[in-house]
Amino acid sequence: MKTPFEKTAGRRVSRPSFEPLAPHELELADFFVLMAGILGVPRSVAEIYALLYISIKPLDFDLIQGRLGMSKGSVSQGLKFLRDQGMILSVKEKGSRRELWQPTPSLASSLVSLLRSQVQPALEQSAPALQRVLDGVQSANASPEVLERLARLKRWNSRALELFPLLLPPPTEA
Amino acid sequence: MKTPFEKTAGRRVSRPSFEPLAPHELELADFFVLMAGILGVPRSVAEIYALLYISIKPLDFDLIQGRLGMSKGSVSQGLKFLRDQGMILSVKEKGSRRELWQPTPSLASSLVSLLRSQVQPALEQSAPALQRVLDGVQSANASPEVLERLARLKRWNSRALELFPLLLPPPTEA
DNA sequence: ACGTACTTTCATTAATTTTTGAACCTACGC
DNA sequence: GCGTAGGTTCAAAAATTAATGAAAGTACGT
Repeated sequence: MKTPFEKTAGRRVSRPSFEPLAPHELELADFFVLMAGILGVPRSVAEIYALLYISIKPLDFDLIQGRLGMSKGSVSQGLKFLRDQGMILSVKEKGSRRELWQPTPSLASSLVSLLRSQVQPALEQSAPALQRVLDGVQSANASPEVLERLARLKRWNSRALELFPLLLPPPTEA
Repeated sequence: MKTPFEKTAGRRVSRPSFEPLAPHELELADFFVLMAGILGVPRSVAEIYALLYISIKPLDFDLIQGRLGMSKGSVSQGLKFLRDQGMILSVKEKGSRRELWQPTPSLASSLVSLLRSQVQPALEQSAPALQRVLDGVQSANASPEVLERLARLKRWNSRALELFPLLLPPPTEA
């Protein structure tokens, strides 16, 4: 561990016959990669989102793969992730079976739901665990100091759990 | 990427001649490891913190190493990290050069500062980058749609940047 | 119904992050 | 002042996570 929370650079390169990313596109990609890093989202996902975000029209699979110079697998996985998080959606031109991807209107609500998808399960599984810890401590030693610490922790945990649903009604739009 | 944000289990084991962790201690460690994972903090650090958190009295280096069954290097690094984040502090018994570690009173403010230390630098370096992206887009194509998206992004960025200092006055206690 | 354009899956490989431990400091008690 | 308890460093190993690409679906247009 140097400081935690670092990511290294390493630049991908567009496949021949696809337009390489313009400087401002690279810069936006870097921005999203940086932010994604904080949330623990891999760079390939952030790059895909950045490309869609800065594009005038919806983009298809091959173009994404070509311009970003990444593998089919990564594009597929990345699109799946973004789709599952509700961060992108697809339209289809009629007469083609190809899907065209674009960002959903509200990045804000996407981010909240992404955050929730990380934190919520942790909080839920923690609530009973913390209760067990409290029980364990009580029967073991019982320094009032430690007991108070743990009780406080548990209160936070439940408070956070209550708070989340208020932030954004789970499956719907906001 | 399966879902992102998973960590696998793998349990450490106390060195012989040190008390192995009791069930409730393990459970608290798991809780902290889980939470730390979200913030990108390694498990060893979380385990050390958990142990200090549930202990009645301050603990020394050897005891931490022994009970957690981890290497000297990890203990040293972990304590350094926690110390730098202001999450623990040490006292010394007189007549001994040994340091005894305990959590600082406010976990809350520690967490905020930890969060800040991740997010703040990213936001700062992003502000000018986003401006350059905007400039780039304007000279390149100029779909009003995309322009609006990016402008919004930039507004958020500055708003977040303004907001942070309010959350906790940078270097002091709260 | 069929063929294939398009996408997904997943075992393997590559990249990154974390842990280890032996060598190296460094300052305190004597 | 010196020896060593107490701690740090850091290169190398282990563990974890991300990316690749060939093989395997799937469903759409004909």
